[in-house]
Amino acid sequence: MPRVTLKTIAEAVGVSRTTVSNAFSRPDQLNPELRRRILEVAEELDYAGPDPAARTLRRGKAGVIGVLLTEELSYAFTDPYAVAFLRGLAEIAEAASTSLLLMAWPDEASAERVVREAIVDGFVAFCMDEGHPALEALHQRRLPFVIAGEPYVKGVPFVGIDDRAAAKTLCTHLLRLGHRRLAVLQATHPRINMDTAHMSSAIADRLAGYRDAVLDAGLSWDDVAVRPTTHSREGGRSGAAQLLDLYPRPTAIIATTDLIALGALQAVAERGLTVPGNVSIAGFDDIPEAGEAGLTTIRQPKSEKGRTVGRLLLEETIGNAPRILMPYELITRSSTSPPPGA
Amino acid sequence: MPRVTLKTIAEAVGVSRTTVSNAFSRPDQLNPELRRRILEVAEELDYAGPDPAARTLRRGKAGVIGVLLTEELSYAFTDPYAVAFLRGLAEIAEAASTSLLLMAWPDEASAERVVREAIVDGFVAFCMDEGHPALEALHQRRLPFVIAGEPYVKGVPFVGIDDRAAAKTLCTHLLRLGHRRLAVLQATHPRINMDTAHMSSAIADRLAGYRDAVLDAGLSWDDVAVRPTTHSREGGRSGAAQLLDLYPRPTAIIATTDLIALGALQAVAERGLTVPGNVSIAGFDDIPEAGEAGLTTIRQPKSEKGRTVGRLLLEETIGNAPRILMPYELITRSSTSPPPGA
DNA sequence: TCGTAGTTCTGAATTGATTCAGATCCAAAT
DNA sequence: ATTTGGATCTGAATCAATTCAGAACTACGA
Repeated sequence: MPRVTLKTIAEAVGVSRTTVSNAFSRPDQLNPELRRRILEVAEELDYAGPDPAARTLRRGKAGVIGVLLTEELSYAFTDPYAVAFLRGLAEIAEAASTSLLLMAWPDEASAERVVREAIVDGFVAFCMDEGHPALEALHQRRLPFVIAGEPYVKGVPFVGIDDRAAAKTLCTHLLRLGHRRLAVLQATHPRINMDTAHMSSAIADRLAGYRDAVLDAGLSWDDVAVRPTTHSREGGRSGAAQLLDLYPRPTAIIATTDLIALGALQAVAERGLTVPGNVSIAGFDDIPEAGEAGLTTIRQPKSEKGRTVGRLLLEETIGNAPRILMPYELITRSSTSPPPGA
Repeated sequence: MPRVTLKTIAEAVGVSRTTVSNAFSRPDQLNPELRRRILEVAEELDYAGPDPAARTLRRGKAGVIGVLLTEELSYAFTDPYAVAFLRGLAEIAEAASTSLLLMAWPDEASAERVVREAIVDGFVAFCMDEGHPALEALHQRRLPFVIAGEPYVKGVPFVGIDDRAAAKTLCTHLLRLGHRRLAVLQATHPRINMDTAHMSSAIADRLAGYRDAVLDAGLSWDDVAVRPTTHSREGGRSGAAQLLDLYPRPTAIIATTDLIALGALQAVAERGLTVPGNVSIAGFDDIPEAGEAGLTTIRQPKSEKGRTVGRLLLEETIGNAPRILMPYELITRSSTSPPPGA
């Protein structure tokens, strides 16, 4: 049996399609009594209501913002940084009665298709890898879109922080405390079926910031041990374990993200060493767990970032493609102190 | 200037609309050389690709699952229980190249509209309040949908646990330890513009389970102090503070959720008392923080719940409307012990 | 009684694609 | 020389609504 549509009902009641449409979408345009009858018949016929796809086609507005995330969708609910960002975005979207479409693809090859088929009014790309095929597809859609965090693409509205300057601030803090033997734990994006680990642009910026500080202090960057590691607590743990085995042992370990720093804290504890007594540890992002762990870190306004992106997208004033840099802040907690013997 | 569509391109190239459509959606249906030319012209004309709304209208499939959440959308990224559930759902959706539409409405009145306008193939309602207008609208859409957690509505596929039996297990554990003076912290859903606090059906079930255990032990439910509190850490803290002031002081406090129990732990610490020395505390859900806090609780398979819901929705085998009850497990940690002096 | 205004309803055009049954054309097989 | 088959392309119908100009009717004051 064919689907029940406006037409079916119009015929059953003996009115025009227009009138039935009005009964649902513009109640003030018809006699209340007639409207009642139409709704009644619709109910009897098990009508599911005006088809949203057809409506959107005609109206040209979806009331939805598409959200693209790195690799796995479940990441949206795993990484505390992503969670905070999305919370901020959700607040703004909700107030505008706009839903969030969290987009998912099983592999890079499908990303394009998913982007092409999304029924949305705009997109936000959150911490996508530079050069991801989805970004190219995004351009093709010619809808408003904002890149959050990374990568910075010329001409595309961007919301983030000055990672490089922030990283320099953090590293300078350690140098001022007197540390001279530094080590860095650097997050990598492990790509499937690729044996080279990929560094994201934000991470690259942070690394550059650490370097800036080291050079400014008149030290050599070559003396700083940089260890790549997967972006996870466990990655930080094993990476830090190796750094702690160096001789002479570094007096401070700076991670490119809090998640990794938390793993490093664990590694230190497992060695029977203490933080900051034997070694100072610093992270980046200030996720909630960082506070509990007493981690010195750079705080960036995660939820506020999400809110800013939401406003940008909803106000449609992004024609001028601004690059918005949010404020950051050095948060010093108990995981850093002057080096032992200083 | 009018929008660029398939027609515009068809005319520019001098072929039919069908052929242009095929160039995008069925590359094998036309000469590669012609396809190349069409794509080239499309690029020149700044064509944004086949309109997804039009495509969906014609095809009848959206590739999206709609997710309805209680009250605030940001809740999805706040409550660890919700986060875990959504992670599981996301895993399954992703594998099927299906996106998740997190639906948001500024107030209850808009909920209906948002549900009616969502372009999706199915819905999942996560821990919605019983009788929420969105649920009614959901029925009207006549799309597959699954209710997760609560409320249980006859005839609608359901995935959850047997809250009542689980609660009984938990309470029985405390009674076996020897506790006789119990108190309960009960979560409420505060409704806007309503002075009566609303109890969700899952919470009601848990409460009933506690009562079952108490009665089975030959005790009187009237002797158990039940304190309603908002569903938050802070609510648990202030609620517990009051229970601790009772004389004689309860030897065990059972909360209806972990979040509240965590607040209770804090209240005990603020009083200068110890857990479980002076008072035992138990929660419900086993959110990650519960493990860290050493909280005795009921573990329910949060992510697995999400996965089950996802499979149900994607396999479309939900015609028979099953009620799926997942396994739960009593997790005893350091927050419970025999009462003082036992 | 006529003009005007307001309410209620309709018809046809429009939104942007996909689908499917055929029309063409060319080469290979009979 | 005719048939067959495949590849390539087209026209018209279809998907399910919304929109807008205008028709029909009623009511009201002049």
